[in-house]
Amino acid sequence: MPELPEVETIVRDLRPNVVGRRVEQVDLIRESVVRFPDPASFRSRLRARRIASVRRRGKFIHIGLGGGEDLVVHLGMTGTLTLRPLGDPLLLHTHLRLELDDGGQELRYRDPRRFGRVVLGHVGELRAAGALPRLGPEPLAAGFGQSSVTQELRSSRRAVKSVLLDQGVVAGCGNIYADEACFLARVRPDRPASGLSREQARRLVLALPLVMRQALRRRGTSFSDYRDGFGSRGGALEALLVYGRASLPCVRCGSTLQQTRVGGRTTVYCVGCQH
DNA sequence: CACGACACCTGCCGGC
DNA sequence: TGCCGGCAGGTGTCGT
Repeated sequence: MPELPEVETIVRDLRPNVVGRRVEQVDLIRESVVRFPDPASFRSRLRARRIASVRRRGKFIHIGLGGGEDLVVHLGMTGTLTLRPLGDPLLLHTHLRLELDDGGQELRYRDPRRFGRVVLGHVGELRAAGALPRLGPEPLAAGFGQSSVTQELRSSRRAVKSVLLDQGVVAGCGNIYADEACFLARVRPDRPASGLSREQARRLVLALPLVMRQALRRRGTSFSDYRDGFGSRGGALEALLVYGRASLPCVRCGSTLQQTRVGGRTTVYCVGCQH
């Protein structure tokens, strides 16, 4: 569910509210959501720690605990990480609660489908344990246009969209914004990436930060599950140009938008103006 | 290496 | 009303 703009919205919501606070109580309700380390170590390594930072890398949320240790959360398809008043009634599928000092609030991790996960440790330790994958460049970073992505695209025989969804190529791109970026760049998502002209590859690399910044301004796209750091919906759904609009007219050329499957993922594009 | 199929889960929606 | 299939913003593994 949450792609880069949704995760970034959550990080920005949480940061000013949790940095500097201490974790008073760890309530791990469903132990299986913690993939590293074991539940007992997880609880003891987290209790009484002070939160030093909240950052995003791709779709991962890193909550810095000082001493180089991070609590890392991935939201999968349906995960939410929200700040609630202490003792607020629990929603079903809440798996982890962190009671914070000073302010009467707790941080809650909820995930109905449980495709998400939580890990705790030094980044090096987590990578060695296979709990964190290597990620490609950040679309919102200053040098993204000059990054490896253009070359990666033009040297892969996979479908354009499959390359965009590869987190090792572009960190944080998911199904919605891959379709939106292809539309903006006027590139068919199902064509082999290696056949792209320099111009088309350049347009794609330009489009990714554009669609993501626009969604970020609207605080993310809420279909059903996505919620920001305070539990509210995002407003970017209304701004989507192709995703979720199959069989409606293209806003650019009026052709009927087509729905297909690329790499097993639902894909919407315009046959009239994406080539 | 690359790709499809499938697995992991729950909820929701539409059709019968 | 109720059951059933299909589908969903993600990713990891396994077999071809």
